[in-house]
Amino acid sequence: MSGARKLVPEPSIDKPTARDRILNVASDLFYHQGVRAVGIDTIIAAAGVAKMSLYRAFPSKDDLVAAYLEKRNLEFWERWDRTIADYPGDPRAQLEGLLDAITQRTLSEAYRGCPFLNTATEFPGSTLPADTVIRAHKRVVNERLRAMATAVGARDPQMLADQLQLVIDGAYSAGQALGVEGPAKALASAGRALIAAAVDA
Amino acid sequence: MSGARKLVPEPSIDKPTARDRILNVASDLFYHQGVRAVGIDTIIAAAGVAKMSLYRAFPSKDDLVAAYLEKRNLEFWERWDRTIADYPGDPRAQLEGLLDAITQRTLSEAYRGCPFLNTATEFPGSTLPADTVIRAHKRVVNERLRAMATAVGARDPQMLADQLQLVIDGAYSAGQALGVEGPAKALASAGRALIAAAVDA
DNA sequence: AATGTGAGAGACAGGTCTGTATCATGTCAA
DNA sequence: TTGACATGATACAGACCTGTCTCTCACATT
Repeated sequence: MSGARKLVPEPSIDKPTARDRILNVASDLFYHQGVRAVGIDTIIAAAGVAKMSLYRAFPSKDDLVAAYLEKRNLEFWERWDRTIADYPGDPRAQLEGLLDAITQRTLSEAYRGCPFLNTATEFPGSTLPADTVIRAHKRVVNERLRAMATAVGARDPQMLADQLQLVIDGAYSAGQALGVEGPAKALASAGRALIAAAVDA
Repeated sequence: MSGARKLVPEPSIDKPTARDRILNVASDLFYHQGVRAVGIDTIIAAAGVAKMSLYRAFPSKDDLVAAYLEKRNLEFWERWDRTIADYPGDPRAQLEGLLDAITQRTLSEAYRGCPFLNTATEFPGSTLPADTVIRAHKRVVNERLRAMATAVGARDPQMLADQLQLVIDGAYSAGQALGVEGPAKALASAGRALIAAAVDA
């Protein structure tokens, strides 16, 4: 089995490998300053890493961007699952809990918007590896929302899912561009009103 | 009065000046490909203009970007006013007409999102001249929405304005990133549900 | 001790970007 | 005709970007 470690370097307990440091630093910088604004040199300097270490781990910057988004995707679903785990067996409370958690996040200091929407904005109409990650992420969000909309008894679960995704994406954008002053704080009330309208008679 | 033409070159009926061609081309390219993705050389080539003509009209690219957003801002309010003029004296129909018009726009082929949010995303946390235009635009949208929310008799006009701005910005983002398949098509129904919840007993 | 490997340091190539400087041209008016 | 003015064409400077190449070192396993 020792050979397997060479083929697939799994997350080890040892001190973080160069690849991990690069990805962590890139995730921070890409998210807070934008992908186009952050160059390779900035990343390797912040990670304390040689340039060749980056290009050995990631064939190109595009691949590093895709890895960044995959990492963000994982973290997103960890937060999601942690939130709904707080309300077992109560789909409506789960939905509202998600809305509250997202609201809080979008109003926090360092919030810089949805990394997927942001990257899509930075590379419009592209066919980069990142694009696949972005579309897959948004599709799964829609599916999960639709499943929850069904669980709460919405008359038209697909429509409620679309509506909720709309206010959530709106909160992402508004939180980023306008901060606490902006309309992002209305996410929780808007979501609740949409759920109520879709469920109650 | 002939001296005034030299000081302030007003929009003339003559053949478009170099400045106009530059701004029109820049508006198209910046919007569809992104500000960072479009260089000065691309703009002057597409406008059929000398580089010095650009820098004579705009001190720097940052100023050109600000002018681009100011142009988009003007066009935005022209569309807005044209839409609400279709329903004189009926604020609720005006609001719903706006939602429908925006929906249609976000689902059109060439739609590439909100130019203000997009530019804010491309230059996070900046203090560029463009930033002033962006924040002013979103603030005025919120004010106009609040006035209309008051007119339709919302119990909490500020909250309804925030909620509507949220779904609108969400439709902008979703229309851009996901296209017709995405949730942007739910804008009209979401907006109507929010208005109804805010107005009706 | 020997060997293999992950990784740091730094130079370099080729391209693109913004912004400047210089010179030529075309047009309109006095 | 002469002069003013807007504009075109082009070269250039200096910075930055991605990606490659080479040399070196530290360490771990055998």
